[in-house]
Amino acid sequence: MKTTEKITDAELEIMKVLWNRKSLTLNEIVGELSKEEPKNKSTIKTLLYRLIDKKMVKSVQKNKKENEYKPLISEKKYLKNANENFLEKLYDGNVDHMLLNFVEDKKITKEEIEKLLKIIDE
Amino acid sequence: MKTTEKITDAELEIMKVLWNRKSLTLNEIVGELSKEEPKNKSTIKTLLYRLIDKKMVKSVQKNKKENEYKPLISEKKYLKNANENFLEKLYDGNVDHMLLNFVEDKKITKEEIEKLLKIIDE
DNA sequence: AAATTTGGATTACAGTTGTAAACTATAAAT
DNA sequence: ATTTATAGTTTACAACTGTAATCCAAATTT
Repeated sequence: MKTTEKITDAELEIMKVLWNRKSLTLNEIVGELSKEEPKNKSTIKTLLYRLIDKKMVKSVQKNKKENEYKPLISEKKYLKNANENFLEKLYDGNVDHMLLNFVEDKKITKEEIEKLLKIIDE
Repeated sequence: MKTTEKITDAELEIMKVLWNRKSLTLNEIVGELSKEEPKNKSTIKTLLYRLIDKKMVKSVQKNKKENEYKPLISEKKYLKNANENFLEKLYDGNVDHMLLNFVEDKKITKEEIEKLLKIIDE
């Protein structure tokens, strides 16, 4: 089961805006990411290039001056992989153990679980 | 909420054996870690030293020749922190979203949820 | 047409991480 | 007492990461 190529934390922030909006120019990405605190455009360029190298993002000419960047991997697929890695690394793949910890830390409440049960019985 | 100092993947493997056995000498650690595939003792030494630097492990003289290494942070506390980081980084802290993904990926089944409900009603 | 701006592309650089060798002092063996 | 082995400690080094500057070529402005 080939592991999806690793995305670093900083790169992930880029992917998140691409997943949200499907396709964006550099400036749009910078704009999105700078909503909280302004981000350096040069840094974002680098991250974008690294994602392109990793085949996570593709770059398509949009107009004379700008390219558009599009995610090549879906958020779902990425999350699936990340979930598995997390579970394996911290809980040796034991979901029960993981859930129990979340419940103990009050991250998961009874209400949440019941809600989940309902959804499963869809 | 000061974040617990970061433990890297390789360091985590060391912590895991310490958490399991409470206190071990270098050779015992190497032994534990080498059950699957042999590990380089020198590498393990480095990781141990880094953990000591980070105040995650302390070193106590055991006998004339050897020290004993003990975890300074509990597994529970580490996991709590790691859970929070994971949740925040990938799901913006939204547990429901996370759970739903695990369910979709068949990582969590209905049985598991019902088991969990029982435990909560302890 | 020349100057300026700007996105795309490359290069830089320090800190972290995985991996391991080198060095040192002392316990154990001879 | 001398040699040898080894735990403890320090140093090394390349790949990866976060951050950003520099370079280049084309579009836009003057």
